[in-house]
Amino acid sequence: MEDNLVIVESPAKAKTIEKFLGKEYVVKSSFGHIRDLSKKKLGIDIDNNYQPNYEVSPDKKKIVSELKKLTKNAKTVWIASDEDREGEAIAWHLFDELKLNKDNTKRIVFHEITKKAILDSIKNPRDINNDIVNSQQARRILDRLVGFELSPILWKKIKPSLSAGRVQSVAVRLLVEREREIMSFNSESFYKVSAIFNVANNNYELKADLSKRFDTKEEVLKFLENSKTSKHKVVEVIKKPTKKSPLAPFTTSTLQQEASRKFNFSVSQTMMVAQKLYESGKITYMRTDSVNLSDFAMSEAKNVIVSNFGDEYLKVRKFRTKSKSAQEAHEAIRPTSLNKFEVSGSEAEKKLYKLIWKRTIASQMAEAKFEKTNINISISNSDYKYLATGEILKFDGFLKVYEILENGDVAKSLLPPISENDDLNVNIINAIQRFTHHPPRYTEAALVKKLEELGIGRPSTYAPIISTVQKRGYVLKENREGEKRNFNFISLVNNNIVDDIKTEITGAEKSKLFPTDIGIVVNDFLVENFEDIIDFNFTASVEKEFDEIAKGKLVWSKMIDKFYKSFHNKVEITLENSERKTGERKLGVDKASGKEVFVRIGRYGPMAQIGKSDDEEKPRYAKLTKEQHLETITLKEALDLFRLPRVVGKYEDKEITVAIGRFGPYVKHDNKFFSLKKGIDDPYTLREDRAIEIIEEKREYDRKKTIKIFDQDVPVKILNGRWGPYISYNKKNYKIPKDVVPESLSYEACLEIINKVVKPKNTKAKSKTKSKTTVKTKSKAKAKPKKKTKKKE
DNA sequence: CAGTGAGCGAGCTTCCGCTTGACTT
Repeated sequence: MEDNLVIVESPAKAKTIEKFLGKEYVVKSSFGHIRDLSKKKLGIDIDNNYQPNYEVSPDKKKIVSELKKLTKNAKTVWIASDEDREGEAIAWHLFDELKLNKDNTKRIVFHEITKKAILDSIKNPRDINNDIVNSQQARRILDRLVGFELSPILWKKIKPSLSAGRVQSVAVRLLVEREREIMSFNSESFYKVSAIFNVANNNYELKADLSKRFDTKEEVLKFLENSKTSKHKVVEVIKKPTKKSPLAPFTTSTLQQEASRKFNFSVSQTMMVAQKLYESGKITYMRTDSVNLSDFAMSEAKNVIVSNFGDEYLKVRKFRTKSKSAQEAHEAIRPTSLNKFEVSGSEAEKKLYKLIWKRTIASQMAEAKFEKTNINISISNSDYKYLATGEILKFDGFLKVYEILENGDVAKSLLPPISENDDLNVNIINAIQRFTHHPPRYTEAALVKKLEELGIGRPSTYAPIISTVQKRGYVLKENREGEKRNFNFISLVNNNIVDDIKTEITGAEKSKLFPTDIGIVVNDFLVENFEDIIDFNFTASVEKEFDEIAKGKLVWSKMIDKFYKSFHNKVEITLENSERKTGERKLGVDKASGKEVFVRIGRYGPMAQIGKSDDEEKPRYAKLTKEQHLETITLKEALDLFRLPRVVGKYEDKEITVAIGRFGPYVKHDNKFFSLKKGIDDPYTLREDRAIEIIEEKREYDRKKTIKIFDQDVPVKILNGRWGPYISYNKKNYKIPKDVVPESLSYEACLEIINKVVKPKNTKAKSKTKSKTTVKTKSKAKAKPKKKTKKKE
């Protein structure tokens, strides 16, 4: 019916474009890729020049048939998928799967969603570029080969259901190597000396740092002793102008980093909020590697800046991407209209929008100007110097809207008026013991930044990568409490040296990524056997070849063949020769039994073991706690694990034991479990009287919880729960209607409530599924009218 | 919901990149 059908990737994009184009255009979206290699099988015919076998993805069947219908009636089909490798492939898959005609199919591209850009693109259609399509096929096939050949090796050699891949395995490697660096890091202490002076004949104070850091306390004491008689004088005051420039507009990764730093958002949280803003038309597309702003956005920014802050705040800038892997199919992330200073929506949406608005506006603003002052202070009887620095803001420029928050970028104090040759009197000198710090653990956003620098992963995959490595059990996002540490604080006050010890908290971590034992063992295995794939530069080097393919200078199947021959060879050798890898480590000998103690990964995770499995006597096993690790656990700690379960006494003629289970430490009595109070009870020292107390507390709680029990074959219980009274029957829970007094219910009345719920709701009344598996059986999905808004026409 | 860890073998798991859905309590 309609003359023109335009196909884009995203439905939100389709909606806006439809507004720009006239009535004779219908704009639909493909929802990304419509086909992929077979999900279960390899999907690649190795012996037939690596011919890929594509299938329409199950969740895309509907949209594909809808598009098929529409293309039949359209005079011209415009394929407007993104202008990057994946977009070109999507165009070709559409062309192929929809069985389109070359004569009336046109490929168009645009980098910004503006009326001008789209009309221009319609005027300049082209053909699908097969070289680029082939480069995408090579990328896809290589990733499938690597993933589907490496993962099964792990199932055999380490543990079932594990996975490996070009991207995720490097992400894990980064974390493992950083963790090792941290483990082997030896913290050293040094002393930082600073002094507070009184400016002679004046009331000003001046704080300055000594140019020298001392390694030992002896040096500090000697210096302070010396300082008792020294004279201090200003020898130099240097003033110089400095400036700071705004950062480029947001890309996916910089948005994730900044939202993490400023709001503590996880990367997936950032993406979910951004998606909302995008879908409601408030920001441009949020998965991008481009820092480019459209002409429209730049002129809008100009107007906003000039009319709100004045001409002197404007500085038009074009940013260029630094990362080589960028494909720049979209704009930077920016508000669709910079005239909108804030938006409605959830708190998170408001916050993130404001951040994007500020960053975009700031990028078109003048740099901030400062005057920096350095003051050098000499010491009469020493070659060392004191140095004081200060910074005065002369012109705020972009800082008017965008605060940069960097580590250690504490607001520098204003310096008092001071001139050269001024004499200074020492008020106090402090020497504080400090410690060198290990390199930091990665946050989610920091890992994304690192991956981007390495050219690994794409804006659309940063968040999924983080969740995959956690789902596989390679990585844990955790907080760690810090430890107390003493440090030396030595002062010279009133010509007296005061030597003091203070304490501080160190090593606290918040929302950091830690590799697990499994992650470490898998990584070591891959590094040992597949160094070249796990290499930080592997992606970069294959990307070069993909580029060659895209330029038509290299045949994709040849490239794959060269890679696969040597890779597959290594796969076979590894399957054949390498040992099962369990991260086994011998810790020593158990004095009590004389048997060897070691740790390894077992079927259920990391564990400790006393004695070999081929010994006559069965070995004893114990699970490591969450805080313990194969690489760092000591013999003593491992042996401690075997002190449980422990019999602590008797109560009501039944034994009381204490142990640690899957959900933490517990007391067991008469086959019932009672959790220990976190932070109060210790399973290793818990005594009989306290154990009984815990049992009684739980019983009291249960008494309050239970309203009534009908003791039938299948007991019916009326209980008090978090959401009020309910009926528990056959492991399922049923709500009691509000107008019913629970105490008054009879057995029959309960059954009535139960049956009422079961009947109309059918089988899916109450299944306590924890994981959201997206297995969809189409067969009986017709029940509900699940049409979306189909209100146009 | 909490204890387990030998081996036999069925049948399962897995990659990266594009996109947005839809269950309740």
